[in-house]
Amino acid sequence: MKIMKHDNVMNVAKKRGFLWSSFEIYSGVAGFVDYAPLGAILKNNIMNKWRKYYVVGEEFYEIESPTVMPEEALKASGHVDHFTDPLTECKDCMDVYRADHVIEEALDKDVEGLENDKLTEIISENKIRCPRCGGHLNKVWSYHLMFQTLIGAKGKKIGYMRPETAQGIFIPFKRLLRFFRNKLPFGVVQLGKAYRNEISPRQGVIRLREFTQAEAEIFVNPEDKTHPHFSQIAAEKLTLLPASCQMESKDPLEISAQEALDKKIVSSEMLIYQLYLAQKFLRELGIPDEALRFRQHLPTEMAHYAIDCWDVEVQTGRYGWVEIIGIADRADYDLKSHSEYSKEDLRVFIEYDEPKTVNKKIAKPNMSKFGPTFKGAAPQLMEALKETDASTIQDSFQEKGYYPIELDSVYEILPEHVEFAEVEEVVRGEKIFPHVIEPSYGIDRIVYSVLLHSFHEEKDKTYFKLANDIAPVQVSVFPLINKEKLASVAIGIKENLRKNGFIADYDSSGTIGRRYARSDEIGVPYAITVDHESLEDQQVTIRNRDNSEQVRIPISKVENIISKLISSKISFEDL
RNA sequence: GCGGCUGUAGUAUAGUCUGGUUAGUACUUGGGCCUUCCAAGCCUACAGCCCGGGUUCAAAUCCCGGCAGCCGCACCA
Repeated sequence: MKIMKHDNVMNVAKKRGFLWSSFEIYSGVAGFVDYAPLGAILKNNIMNKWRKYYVVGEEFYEIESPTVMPEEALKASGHVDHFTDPLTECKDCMDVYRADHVIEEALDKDVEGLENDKLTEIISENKIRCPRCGGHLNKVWSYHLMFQTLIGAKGKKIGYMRPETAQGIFIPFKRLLRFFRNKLPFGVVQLGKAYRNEISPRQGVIRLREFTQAEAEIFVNPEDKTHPHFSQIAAEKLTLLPASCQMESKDPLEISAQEALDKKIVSSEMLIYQLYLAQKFLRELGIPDEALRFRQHLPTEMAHYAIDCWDVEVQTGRYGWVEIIGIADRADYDLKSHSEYSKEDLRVFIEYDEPKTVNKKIAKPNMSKFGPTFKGAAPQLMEALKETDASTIQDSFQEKGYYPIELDSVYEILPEHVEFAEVEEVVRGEKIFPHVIEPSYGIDRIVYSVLLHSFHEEKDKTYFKLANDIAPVQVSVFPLINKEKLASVAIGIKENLRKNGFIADYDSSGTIGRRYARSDEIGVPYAITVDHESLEDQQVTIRNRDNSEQVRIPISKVENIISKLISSKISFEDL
């Protein structure tokens, strides 16, 4: 039954202007969609609700970085080298295979991550042939999942369309850290397009080549992954499917946040809190709890740098359980890597609660000998001595009788040049790479899930039961019949609502029943109808989409009541 | 990327096998009539053979290629 639902949902979505496939008059291109007029509002409403959660609620800040990125940045993140699939083609039957998979199958050997040349070598050395026809396999080449482009008029600088928004947050980390006044934890979000040149995207809006992400990067002290509001959510229930359950094919656990933490199912408070937040968000978007679960990545599928990773999955009928949000503890992988490549120090100074005093042996230059011997090089050599552990210098004296320091040339430090001393040093803290907790939302998949799960079919009407705060059109205004006197009153009400910032639609065509049906179909939560009595008593009816109930309210209060209903300050039953 | 199936107004379809009048129907949509609350009725209008090439006097129809969709395989750090 649910499987048919997809087709009905997509039909209505297409017919009424939510989602269209792109470039349709040129036959279209797989992996791209247009957000049609209502879809664009719906998507924006969902993104703005997301902002309310993460920017307003969690006190994170949003940034916006370019979608085109220079090669160096993606080299550092590992995407240039690893965001590829090594492919090989059979010279006879032209079939294409993942080179590493062919080898693994033939030799039962893990070759993931090896260079293409190495893979080619293994194939020829072991005489691995096409699994289907036994033909010779071609040289291994990389299919790159990133869209490449050239930056600048001369086109010399290689650029790529970003494969995720996250990198745009890691790169200006130093400035962000200063913006947050050097204190952990802090969170930065980015909403925007990301690009992946999928080999063969075929699941509509589920797998796109250009898609929208909403990501938060939460930088935390690795020693402190607590969350200040954890106690408030400790009792909340979550549906968790940990790796262990998957391997033993067990059912998911219904478990409280506190329990999940106590049993070490989820690795930190901060991570669980993010799971909870995702659940609350999706719930408010109208996705029922029973269609929602958290699936932990199996050790084999987890990216090599992640400590713990959970996918939020939605039940879809047609595509089964689909990942719509990934919540990962990326540890310090990204910052460390950008630090290495850029030579910038992307660490944070963490001050100890109490300064520590440590006894340290140092090699102090004996200046009366040191200066005359090394002359101009002396200052640099002193600097080098300061950074070297005294015991390695002593060891070198024991072994060779001197300690070499390499600058422009090699200088030999002799025992007479230094004195060793025990000093007491006060250490106030240390520099560390923060860990990153990352909730990453696939907005397009969420839009699809929302449409799918809000779709209702009743007798002779179908409609999207969209939550008030995301419905693209908030209120419809109708004259009961299309007569000048009623119409002008209705148009007046519509104009007034528009002036107050509401998306209000006026419709006078066909019968009133048809107009209600049209309005329901696109999920408009409320309809205002002007009838003949309205002309006398200045009252109109307001109708609730979900149960067709109607209440009479004064025209003068329409704007106020719609406003309160849409913001959920009152419910329809309160009228 | 491979194999199978498919492609006719906004939607659902007839016609394709067996080439031949103006490509038919229903719903939807626009305009109008009627109408005092849930897709009623009547009149009227708009709108279609996925794209390119070939065969033929003549192609929605046959052939080839492309594109897109569905299913299976593969892919989805």
